[in-house]
Amino acid sequence: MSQNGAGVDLETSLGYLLKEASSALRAAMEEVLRPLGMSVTHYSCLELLAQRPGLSNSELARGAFVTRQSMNVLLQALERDGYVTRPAKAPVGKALPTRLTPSGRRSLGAATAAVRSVEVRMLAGMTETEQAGAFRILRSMIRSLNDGDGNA
Amino acid sequence: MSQNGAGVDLETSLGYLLKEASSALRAAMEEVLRPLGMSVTHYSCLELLAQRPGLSNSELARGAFVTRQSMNVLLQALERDGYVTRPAKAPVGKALPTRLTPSGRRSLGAATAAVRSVEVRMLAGMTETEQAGAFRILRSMIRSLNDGDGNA
DNA sequence: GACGTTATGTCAGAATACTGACATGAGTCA
DNA sequence: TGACTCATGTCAGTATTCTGACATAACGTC
Repeated sequence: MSQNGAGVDLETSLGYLLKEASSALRAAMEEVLRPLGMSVTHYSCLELLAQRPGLSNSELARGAFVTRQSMNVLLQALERDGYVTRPAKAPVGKALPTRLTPSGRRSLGAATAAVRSVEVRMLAGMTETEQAGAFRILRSMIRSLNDGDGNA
Repeated sequence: MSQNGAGVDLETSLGYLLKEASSALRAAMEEVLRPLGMSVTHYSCLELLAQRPGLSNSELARGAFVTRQSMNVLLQALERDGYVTRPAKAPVGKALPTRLTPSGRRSLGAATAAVRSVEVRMLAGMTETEQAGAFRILRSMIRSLNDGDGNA
């Protein structure tokens, strides 16, 4: 394997490895969330609302790394099923602050436990120091990537 | 921010950070690949074929982290447009070994340069030691996640 | 006040990826 | 040989996400 050095070399590419890790994490999360009838984006939305009540659709979209159009589709379903509430009229601007209902909070409970177990499993065998290093390194990557985004 | 310790705590969650980094990388890749009329999966497929000629549809799917059904749709388009070739009959089993055409190789050239620049940008400000650490940590995460996949 | 910029919510359509299902070929084992 | 398991390619339908576009509200500058 890896008999030429012409390309990006998938065996040693940190980008490829990052994608692989993210893919494995997503698969593991989907596996534990499926029995609860919940997708990863679905869970992310609820978790965001639990930690930061009153987030708008656009803010939730940014937090869950999807477009605001996609998040809007999800929010409409969650609202219809009684997991979240949004005021009919914006208190300021156009942003509609969203909040969990008791039903939404209850639904989130089991999901949070399941997801936490996945995260614990992911960090198994890593020391505190290594986890801190991982945190710093990922932050560095994110910052470097976002720096040269659309501007100079 | 982070006013309760009940949830996963997005501010300190390595899982969330991993998703954020992967999302940033994907966005950056899409940005540079779009002018070339190529998606990330599209590029991944071509790059895989360049480094490991003769990969089957299912193998390409695993390498690009999509289902074999999704990869098949892509492969049919790539074959129709003359970027890859597949034998009409499988030399052994059902697997059809896929290969890049000169046109496919040419198309990949510019994309590889663009993607490499993104990866270089991502690693900017990281020492060799840090990159090696990142590699080891990501590998550890992947292994831990895949260990308890479907079995015990 | 008038204007331009930015951010937001929303609608519509297209692209992409997924799940489910089926038939086929190879390998294993009795 | 026959039955079983597994991996593969493929078809069909569904679900999810995206891009493009529009109207509206807040902010800044003139």
